[in-house]
Amino acid sequence: MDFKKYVIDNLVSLTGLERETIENAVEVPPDEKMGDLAFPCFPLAKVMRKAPPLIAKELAEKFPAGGAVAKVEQAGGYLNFFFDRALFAAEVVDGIKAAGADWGRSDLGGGRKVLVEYSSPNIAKPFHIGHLFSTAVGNSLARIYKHLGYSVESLNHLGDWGTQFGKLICAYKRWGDREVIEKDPINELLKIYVKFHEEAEKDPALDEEARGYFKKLEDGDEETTALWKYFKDISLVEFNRVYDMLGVRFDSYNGEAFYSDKMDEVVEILRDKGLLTESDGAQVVDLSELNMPPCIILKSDGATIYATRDIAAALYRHRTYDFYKNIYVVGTPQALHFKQIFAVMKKAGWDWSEGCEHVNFGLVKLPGKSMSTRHGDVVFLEDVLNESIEKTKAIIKENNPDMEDIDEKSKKIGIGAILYTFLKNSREKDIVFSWESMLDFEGESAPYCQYSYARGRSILRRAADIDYSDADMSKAVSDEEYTLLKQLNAYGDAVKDAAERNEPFYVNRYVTNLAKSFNKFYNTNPIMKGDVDEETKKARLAITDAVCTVIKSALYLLGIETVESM
RNA sequence: GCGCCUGUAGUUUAGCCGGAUAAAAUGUGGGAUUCCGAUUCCCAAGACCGCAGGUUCGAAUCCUGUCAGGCGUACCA
Repeated sequence: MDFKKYVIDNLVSLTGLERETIENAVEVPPDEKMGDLAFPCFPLAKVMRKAPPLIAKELAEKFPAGGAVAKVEQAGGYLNFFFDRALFAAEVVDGIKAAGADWGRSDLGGGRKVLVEYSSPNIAKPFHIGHLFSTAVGNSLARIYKHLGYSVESLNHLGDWGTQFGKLICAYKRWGDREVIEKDPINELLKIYVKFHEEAEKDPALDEEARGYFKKLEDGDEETTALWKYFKDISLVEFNRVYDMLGVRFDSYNGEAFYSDKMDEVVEILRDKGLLTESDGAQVVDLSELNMPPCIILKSDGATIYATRDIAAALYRHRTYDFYKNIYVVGTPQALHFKQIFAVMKKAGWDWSEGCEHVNFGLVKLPGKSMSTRHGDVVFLEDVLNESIEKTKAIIKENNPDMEDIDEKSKKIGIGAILYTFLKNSREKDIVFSWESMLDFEGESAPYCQYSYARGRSILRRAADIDYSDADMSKAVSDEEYTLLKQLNAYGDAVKDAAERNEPFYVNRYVTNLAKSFNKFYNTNPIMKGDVDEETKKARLAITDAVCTVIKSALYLLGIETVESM
């Protein structure tokens, strides 16, 4: 039985209002004591020409007694509904038991294709803490869309093309030493890259030389191509090590280079449609009517630019996947760039470009400065993850010296803690990096949720020989139990909200609140201890089981793993 | 200069398609556990929601102005 639907159905027949009006008006009261659902009667005042409290009072009297709704109350201009707790509890617990990890899943997506482009690090540069924002958000969104029945492709749009490679090749030719690089690839490449920028400031001719190398690369010169390939290979080894730690997988690693031979067509199409104009020697699409700077398609030297590549990529993706949504999880600083290329695609008459969406996020800053690869001001992601794992290990050893599989557990908990901090607030907020806050496991954190799960599992292990599959849920109607059950029921809504706004933090907040309610529940409602009667014990075990299922599922959507004990 | 975003308890944030006492965490001060594992739970203090106007029965939420900060503003990505 759908409790909300039951309330709405009755309100529709009682008031004679449009179903949609009622659906939009019905809300969850700010305080549980006020009820489970509320109907504000204010909008009815004008139509019915009566004071809201009076309307509420009349409706309360007319509302059918019994069934899913145990009690209806008038409170000021509000009509408050209280569900039948036992009925509700049985409904939720049975639902979760039947659905398992699929609880909260829906067919909203109907198999439609959603592309999520995320992570997208630059080859030959360190995978730093800033990249985790895109990686964590993108990975989570991919899982959330899957949960909602979409067919998802995870795309890693590697930064493996562009003038920067001219710079790197130039730097390598001058100061590179293959043997040194083999030992610590990314660090050494970063060193010569930083040196390049330092030297280029003194000698601008270096920039010219770098552009020359990139031109050679674009023209397919053998030696430079071999170098480029070498940089890419050693970089991917490093990146994959981090992705393995994070449990992140991609369906495609087609980066910018992949689209390098697909840009001519884009240029031709835009030219044919009469969209290209010359400006200061460059070929651009004028966007002044949209109050935007022009979008450069070909630089004055005839070379392509990232806008060209992104448009080529979008066209390729449309042809390859016929996507419903094409999501770019890329930082806010590139907001204008995406607005521009989306505008160009629209002008080109590509209706499908409506499905393109830039999901932006804030900056990860170092205290007092921005992170800058050029200046070498970076914090390596791998270092942060390892530090977090070490800290977790120390905590476990202190609390529980005999714990098994400490290494594996520390990894899941330590990495979960880092992921959590990137997924706990709305995306657009900047994150100021500090070891202290990054390694803070107190309060709202992944370890808090993981601990709740582990405790729940521990209790279930103790109850291994009890069959609670036929639990009488009318034994589980305390406030704590009821609160918990309502939250379990709301899982699907949290996932939908997260997808609707492309904000994983809705799931994060959901699972944290669920864990909190569970902690309170088992602190106030004994399960396996004391003289709890058998029927109550079964009902509480059934709830505990359901909670564990949902915590695990929700954490999975965030890319965070669970442990059976910690 | 112009565009976009942000400004809510000491700190980090939620709430922002208007509604019932502005919600959490952390920090601070107190308390619970003869322990289903204390990485737990409970209580308290703490906010003129940047500022000023306006719309409305009602504004943290919408509009206007203003101040502060961030990002962007054509041949890097």
